[in-house]
Amino acid sequence: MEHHFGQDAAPASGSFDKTRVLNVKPLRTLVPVFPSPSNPASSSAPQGGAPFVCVSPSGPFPSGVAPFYPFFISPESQRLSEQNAQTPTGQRVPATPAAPISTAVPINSFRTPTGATNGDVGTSRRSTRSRGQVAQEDGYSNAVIEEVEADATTVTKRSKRKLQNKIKGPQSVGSGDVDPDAVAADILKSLNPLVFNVLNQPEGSRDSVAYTLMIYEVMRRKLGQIEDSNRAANAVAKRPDLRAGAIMMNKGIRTNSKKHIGLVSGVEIGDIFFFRFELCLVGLHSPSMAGIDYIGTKTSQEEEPLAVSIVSSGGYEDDVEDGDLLIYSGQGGVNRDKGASDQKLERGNLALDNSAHRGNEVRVIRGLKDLYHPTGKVYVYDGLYKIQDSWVDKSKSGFNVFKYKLGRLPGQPPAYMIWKSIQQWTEKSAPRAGVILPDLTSGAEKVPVCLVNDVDAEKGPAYFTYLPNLKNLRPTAPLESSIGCSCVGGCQPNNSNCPCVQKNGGYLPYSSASLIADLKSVIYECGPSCQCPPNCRNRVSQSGLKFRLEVYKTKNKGWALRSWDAIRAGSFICEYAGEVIDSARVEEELGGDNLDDYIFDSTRIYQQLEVFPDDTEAPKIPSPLYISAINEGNVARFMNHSCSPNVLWRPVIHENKNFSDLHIAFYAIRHIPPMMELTFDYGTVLPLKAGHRKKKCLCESVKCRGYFC
DNA sequence: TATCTTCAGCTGTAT
DNA sequence: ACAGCTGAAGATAAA
Repeated sequence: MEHHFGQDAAPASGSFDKTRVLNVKPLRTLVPVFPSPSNPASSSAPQGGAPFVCVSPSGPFPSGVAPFYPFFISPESQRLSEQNAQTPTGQRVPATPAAPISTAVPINSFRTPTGATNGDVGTSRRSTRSRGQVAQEDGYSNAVIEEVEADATTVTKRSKRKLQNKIKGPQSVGSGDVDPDAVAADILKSLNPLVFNVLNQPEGSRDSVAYTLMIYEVMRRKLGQIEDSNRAANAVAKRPDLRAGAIMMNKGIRTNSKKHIGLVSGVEIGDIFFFRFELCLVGLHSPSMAGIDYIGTKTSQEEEPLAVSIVSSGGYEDDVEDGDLLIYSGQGGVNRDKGASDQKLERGNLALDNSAHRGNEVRVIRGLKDLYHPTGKVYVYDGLYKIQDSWVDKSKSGFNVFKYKLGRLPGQPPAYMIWKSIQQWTEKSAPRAGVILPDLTSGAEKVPVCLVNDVDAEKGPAYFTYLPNLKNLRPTAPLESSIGCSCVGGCQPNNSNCPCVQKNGGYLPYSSASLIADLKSVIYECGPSCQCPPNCRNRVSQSGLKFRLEVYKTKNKGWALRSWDAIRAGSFICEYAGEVIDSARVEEELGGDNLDDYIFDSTRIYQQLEVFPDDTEAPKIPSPLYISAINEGNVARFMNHSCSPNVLWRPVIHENKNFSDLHIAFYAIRHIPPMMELTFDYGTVLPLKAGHRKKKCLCESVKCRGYFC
């Protein structure tokens, strides 16, 4: 980090002169490259004909364009959903028989018939094609699919036995008791078959890692949600993380399953995880609990065991951590029943010893406390280390403990160091370089939002007024008439009488960790007419910013948004604040000089981020919503476009006496490490409206569509 | 095939 | 913070 802003450029807090940045033009990823419609075909494109929109999920893909998300929807389906969304009455328009059938297979085709009936598009295929037929016709055959098809409960004998024991157990009662394996099978069937093509590659890739983690996330959250709603008040919590992980292992939904020393393809240094099973499933660290992973233990060969990876979670005493150095304690010497004892030079300890002698690389995953879930941990993949030294130490209780000193190999991108830096900024033991404003919001948010420029001399983005929420909010007629809840202590997941639970399909939309449980096309939160308190689990998007965000200057994309805190997939990040305007105003603004950069337009068409299987249609909005953040807005106005975004939006409806307060909320698609830019897909206007310009996309993703508009 | 080992992750209870 | 509880994979021992 350069320090050229250190002393002179950063003004004392509170003395910032806003007039100095008054006339700075916003510079974002939005660079108009073509005047409006340069291509007549695209302006009237009857279907997804524009080159930059969507490709069929079944391919072929132009070079550089491939689906990144495990769930897809055809362009026609998107268009239909989009029409549905714009129906003023809020009634869904069924797909007419005359509607063109896509060559793409709608994701709904793979839905089990008993499933919830959202997404009416593509019905004709869904009901008539079995999975087996699809596999034949479209060439989607592969081992995983066949296994899923053959038997939903195909598991190893061992796991089957265990599952049966669980089913017989005393506590699996509940009105809607669901078999986890059946749920898992449903989820797997709802996946885009292309996912399996990626997963079946012997070598892991960025995509296979991303898919694996997303499927795990979906499975874990769904099982947790079901368990949550069925569990009696004082029952012991099951472990959806373990259950989901076991199912994934049994079905072979994993990548890099062959252990090896060194980097893991598709996993990048700096990647973060929130469960040990995630490390396991992507091939970073196989043991589900143990801290040392090693290979070469086959007794037939005389090969000595060698260490592959370690997880440093601070579980053993005397761990000293310092940036690129790590003192790691060996395993053993702790027994639940027998108490403490000397560690032995066997298993992982022996493997580490051998690796030390050979000078082998060892992957290091650092487990840190998760600020937002004090009982949980964040795992940071910190790349390759070498063991520099080892010795035997005495534990506090006087027993022998093996110690290993590991040093990080040079030349690797920073990972854990970023966490250390942020910690120093937090503790004020080191200043954040290039700070222009310590709090852009002037206290309007609960947490400060830093304004930073450590790349050039620009003093800030164009002037605007910070507004934390929506202005001119007009209640609109809801999709369904409804009433507020009367859950005095907050809505409970197992209260099927709560109208807010009912509106969300019988489940609370958020997990106990406030993560979005599965991505519905609309999220119904409690609102002004509900009697539940502000901290109700169903008001997640109403409590303002939670993460410490930072607006910062990029090298080539203008200003952007990122977070000091790690963000778990499914976390609420912020809403799109600004002034609600009507379509006439939108046209007006479009006639202006590129001011549409800060208009949120719900009627745009989005390349579907079908991350969650329950979501097979576009976001469903009772009426079109336009929000202008040109003059007033919040952090959301700084989020840039990307064709491989890590954030998505969903409409959130707050219950308000038979009317709806409509908001746009942003959620993390994946786990987002600190200081990584937050981006979402701006979507596409079809047909192109007069005055609209195509913009060249600078997202630099390998999946980049090239343009957006 | 059964047993053993293991730096998990909850949830509830006492500070 | 802390304790108590249940876990699943993979190595290893036993059969």
